[in-house]
Amino acid sequence: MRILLIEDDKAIGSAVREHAAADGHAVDWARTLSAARDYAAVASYGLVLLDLHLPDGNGIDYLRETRKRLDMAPVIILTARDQISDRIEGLNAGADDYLVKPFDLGELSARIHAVARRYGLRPEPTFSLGTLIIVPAERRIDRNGQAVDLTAREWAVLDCLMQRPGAIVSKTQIEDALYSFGSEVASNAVEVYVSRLRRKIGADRIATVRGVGYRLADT
Amino acid sequence: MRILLIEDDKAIGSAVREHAAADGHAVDWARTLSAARDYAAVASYGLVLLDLHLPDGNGIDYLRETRKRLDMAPVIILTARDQISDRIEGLNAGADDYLVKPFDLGELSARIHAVARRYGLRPEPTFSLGTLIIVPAERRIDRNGQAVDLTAREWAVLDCLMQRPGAIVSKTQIEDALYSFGSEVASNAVEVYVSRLRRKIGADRIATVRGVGYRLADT
DNA sequence: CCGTAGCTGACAGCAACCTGAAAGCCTCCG
DNA sequence: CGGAGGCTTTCAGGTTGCTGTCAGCTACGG
Repeated sequence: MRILLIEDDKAIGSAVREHAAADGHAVDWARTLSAARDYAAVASYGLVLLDLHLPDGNGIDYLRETRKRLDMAPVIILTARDQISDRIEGLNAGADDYLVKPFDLGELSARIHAVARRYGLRPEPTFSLGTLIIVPAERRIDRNGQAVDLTAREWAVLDCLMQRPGAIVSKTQIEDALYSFGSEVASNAVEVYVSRLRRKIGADRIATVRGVGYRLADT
Repeated sequence: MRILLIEDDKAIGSAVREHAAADGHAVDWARTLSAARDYAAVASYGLVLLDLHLPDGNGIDYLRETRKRLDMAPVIILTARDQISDRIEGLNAGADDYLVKPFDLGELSARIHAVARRYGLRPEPTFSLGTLIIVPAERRIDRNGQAVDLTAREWAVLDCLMQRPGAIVSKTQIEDALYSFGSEVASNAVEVYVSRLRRKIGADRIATVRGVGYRLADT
C-alpha cells in the first residue's frame, strides 16, 4: 500500500517510514502541509498518517480539504497523549483513527492493516483459495498445511491483489503500491514478483489478463 | 442505528447505553457472550461494542465467529488502557476500532459516527442482463455462475455498448472507441470482435441492426 | 432469386509476458 | 571491517496468445 506520512518530527518520521517500509508499504514523507498537498496532487494514497501540529498550519485543515475529494484516503491521526480535544475534533472532521504518541510500532502495523482491510471491504479476514489459506492480518500463508514465507515485496504485490479479489489490478497500480514517489523503476519488476509469487502460492492463483493486469483467483 | 453492546460491567454498560440512546441509537445490552449470541440470532445490528473480558469467555472468540458471517456488523472493542496486546489481537481478528476504558463519552459518539459514515458509502454499479452479470468496476463478468474472460479489445467493445444499453451504437462509433485517431483500420475488425463477444457472453445479448449498428439487449 | 451486409474460422505477426541468471544492495554476524 | 546470505532490480531470450486480416460463408431485404 502507498502511504502519505505528514510529520515534521524527524525521529518519529523516520521510524514510521522505516517500519512501514519493512511491512512492504511505499511511504512518501511530507514534513509540511504544503509538501503534503504537492504529494497528494500527483499521487494517490491508500492511507494518510497525519500529525496535527505542523510548521505551516494545522493538520485539521488538511483533513477538511482532503475530505472534500472523492478519492480521499483514510486518515490516521498522530497525536500527543494530552490532546484529547484535538483527537475528538479530528475524528469528527473525518479522521478514521488515531495513534497516541509515543506509540508502539507494532500497534502502528496493526492499525495500518486494519485500515487496509477495512477499505478493501473484505468481509472475511482470511482468504481460502482452495488449499491455500491467507491471513492478511497476521501476514501468514498456509499452503497444504505448509507455511509459506513471502518477502516484503512479494507480500505487497499479493496484498494489492487481495484488495479486490476477482477484480483486475493493473500493473501500474501494483507498481504504484510497491514504490515510493521518485524512485523510478524502469523494468519489469512487477512481472518478476508475480512470477515468484506464483511459484510460492501456485501458478493458477494469479491469472494474467493480457494488456490489462493481473487478477487473484476468487475460488 | 441499532447497536449491540456486549459488556459485563454495570457502570460502563449503563453509561454507554444511556449516552448512545441520547444520540438516537437503539441499544441492546448483553452481559455475557451467550446472551450476545441470542441477541444476534434474532436481530441485525449496525454496530457491535465489544468488551473483551466477559464472564463466559473471551470477546476475541465472538469476533472470530461474527467475522465469518456475511452480514457482520462493524465492531468496536472496549479495552482497558494496559492491555495493548489484546487490542492488537482484536484489530487483527477483524475489529474495526477500539476505545480505551475509561473513555470519553464524546469520543464514543465520534467513533460511532465515524464507523457509520465508513460503512455507509460503498456503491457498486453492476449490469445484470438476465443470467449475465457484469461488474465494470472490477472488469468482471459472470455467466450462469461461470467467470468469463474477455480480452482488452472485446471488453472495449462491450464497454462501448454498455455506455447506452438498449440504444443503437454504430460500427463507426465502436471503431473510434477501439482505435486511436489516425490508425487506419481497413477491415471488419468490429464485426470480428462482436462475433467473439457473442460466443463468450451469449449470441442473443448483442443484436444486429442491419445497416445501422449494434445494440445491447437491455433485459 | 440476387445483391449486399454481416458472420466466422484460420493464420501470420507481434507485443506482452515469463523466467532464469547475474549484478547491486542491505543487514546481520563473526 | 569484511564476508555471507538474502532481497531487489535489471536484463535478455524464449514463449504465449491477442490482434487484425482475409476469404468463404450465411442471412436478410427487396
